[in-house]
Amino acid sequence: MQIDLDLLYSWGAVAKKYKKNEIVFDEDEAALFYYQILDGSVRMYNSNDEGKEFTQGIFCNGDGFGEPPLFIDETYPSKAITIQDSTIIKLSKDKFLKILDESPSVQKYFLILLARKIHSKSKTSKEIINQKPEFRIIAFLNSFKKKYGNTNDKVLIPYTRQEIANYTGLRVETVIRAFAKLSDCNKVEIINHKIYY
Amino acid sequence: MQIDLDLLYSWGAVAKKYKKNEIVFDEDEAALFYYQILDGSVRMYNSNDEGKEFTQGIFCNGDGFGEPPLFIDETYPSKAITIQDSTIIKLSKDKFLKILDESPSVQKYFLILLARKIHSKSKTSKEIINQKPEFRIIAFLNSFKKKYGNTNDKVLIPYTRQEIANYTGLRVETVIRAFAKLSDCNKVEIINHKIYY
DNA sequence: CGGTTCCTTGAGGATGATCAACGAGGGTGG
DNA sequence: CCACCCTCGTTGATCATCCTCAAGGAACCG
Repeated sequence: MQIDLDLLYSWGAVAKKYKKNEIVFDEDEAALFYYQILDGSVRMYNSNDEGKEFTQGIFCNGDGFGEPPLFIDETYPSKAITIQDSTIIKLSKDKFLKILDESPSVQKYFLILLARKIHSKSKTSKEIINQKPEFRIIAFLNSFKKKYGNTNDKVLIPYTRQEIANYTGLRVETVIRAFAKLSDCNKVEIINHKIYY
Repeated sequence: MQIDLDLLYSWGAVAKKYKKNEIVFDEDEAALFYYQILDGSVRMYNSNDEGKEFTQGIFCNGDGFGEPPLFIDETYPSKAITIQDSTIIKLSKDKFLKILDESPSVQKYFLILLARKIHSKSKTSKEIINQKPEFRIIAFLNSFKKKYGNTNDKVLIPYTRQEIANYTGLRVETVIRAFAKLSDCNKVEIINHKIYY
């Protein structure tokens, strides 16, 4: 689900290439563009002075990201960087808002999109506050599975332990020890250091 | 900001009275109605088996709540109860969605509303993960102040320490000790057990 | 083969949670 | 008016857990 590419281009959107680890926008920056990924992936996250990070979201092919501030004249609450070489379509804020005004179906689409994001953020906060590390990790794994085809088979989790730590607000070592426990009680399978869930 | 009352009534919305501590909807329940508070207040929260709670949001006069699941056919991620005697307007899901379809301005209003909620949830997650108890509490105080008239004067915080604990995912004792520290370094003022910020 | 990056383990420390107890204030009914 | 019982705030001691730090091993890639 995304805004139709032809529609974007017809409004003057341009595709820009980014190298891996390039900053797309920074925390507290004013929101000036709508971004949609043509190819590659982007991580939105916060970090504090001690270098601890929290990943707000990971976005891939076809996903738009960083839209909420466009609607409310707020700055970005987090920073966005590419985690691979990527191609991202940019459209200026006013044109983006114009598309919305002119197309009820696009507007409705964004309503649904935002509703979905709130729902998942609500679930995340709930898990984070309440639970032990293992629960947080399981919650992360579930959200991953939900997003990328919910098969009943075990799937390979394509994240490093550090990345999972950043996503869950834990430390690498804690994540590792939690996976050891989860593996003991057969909640996940670990084969050759690779995680299957 | 809210949906116009006459509009709601003209579509067949009804006002229902709730006693304090009555459940409006429960976690994992299907979302069937749009709710808007005429008078009173409502808390949305999660609790786990150990009785630990996390407050997703507090809503007052004029606020609507529990909308996101209406757009995406999901169940409620949290439970909602009244924290005072309240009067709440209910409108069935399909009529609510119809209003949206027929009124672009209402639809746009909700887009902005959802964007604002995402923004505040992003900020909340960020604070929660990263920071020490004092930071979480300050973040809570800030969000309170932002919502209710951002004066430069110190204002009385109308929450009990337990409520603040539930909101921040901490324990009462931790909240109390954190306030002691905050008071020491003049971040808040505590007069006769009442908190001013 | 050498250099990254990632994974793993252990020991020790910091901190928030837990438990237990008590105080202060407000409301209620006898 | 007083005794009682709420709820809320407070404190200290102890515990459990995650973080930190340090070190080394495994996998991968040019």
